[in-house]
Amino acid sequence: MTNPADFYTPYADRFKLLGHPVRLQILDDLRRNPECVCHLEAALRRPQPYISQQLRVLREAGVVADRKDGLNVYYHLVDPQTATLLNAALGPVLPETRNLREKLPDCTCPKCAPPLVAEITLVES
Amino acid sequence: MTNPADFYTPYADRFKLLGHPVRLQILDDLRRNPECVCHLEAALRRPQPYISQQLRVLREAGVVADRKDGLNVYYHLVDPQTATLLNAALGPVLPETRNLREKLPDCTCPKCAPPLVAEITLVES
DNA sequence: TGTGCATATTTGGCAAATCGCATATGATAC
DNA sequence: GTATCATATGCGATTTGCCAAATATGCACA
Repeated sequence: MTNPADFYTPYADRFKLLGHPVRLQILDDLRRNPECVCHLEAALRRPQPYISQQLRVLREAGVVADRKDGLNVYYHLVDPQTATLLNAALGPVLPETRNLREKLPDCTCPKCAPPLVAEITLVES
Repeated sequence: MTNPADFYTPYADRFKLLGHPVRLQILDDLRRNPECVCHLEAALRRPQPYISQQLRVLREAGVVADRKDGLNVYYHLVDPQTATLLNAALGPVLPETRNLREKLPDCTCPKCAPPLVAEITLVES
């Protein structure tokens, strides 16, 4: 006999996924813009393996997906139901923050780092 | 120095609260109608101490409140933000199920039990 | 004052989540 | 090939959550 609460388990699982401050912040970032791991690492100030672990949890739950671009891996939000919950909890994304990629000094990805310019220092020979 | 994710902790805590099938079902019941513990016990088919424990978690989080009425204790939803999340996840309450108290055969509270009528059986003496 | 009823709390064992750290993978540049 | 860079995975220790069972509280009524 199936348990009456089984109906609620998938919903509870999604809530549980959001019930973690780091994952929640990652999702709040990703709903504005796809981001690479190094960007999240810099924004959250957590070690890279830890970010990667949480991204795996989100990926295996089908909430985010990744796309390689050169050396970097960009994650983006794919689950509309999760976006709905984020809107309900955190409010809708402010239009002026959507697709706005802030430059993080600790992020080295090509979309963050300013293009390199030659820097020549003259010294006495 | 405060952690950047601290901003998200209160939101994550609320999600965590909903991230449990039994608590979620309790809240889904309570958003329709205040219910006594015995009613939830019968609806969820779980032992009474277990229901009471989950109610305590919800109560201490400020999501539900209780009101005594005679021998029974009725719980009701008090947090509008939680109601918003329930709507976003489970959909709005169908109007025809609001304030509809189903009679549960295992619930003995006065609002559930049909009023007693005399039942007289004649037997041969 | 005792007895019964509805609900609450405590305790404890076990499973799962969390998170730090070491290391592996896989692609690119040299 | 080797080195390097971004990211992923594995492992272990600690913490937290879950749930069952026993017991406690508190109130109403006789």
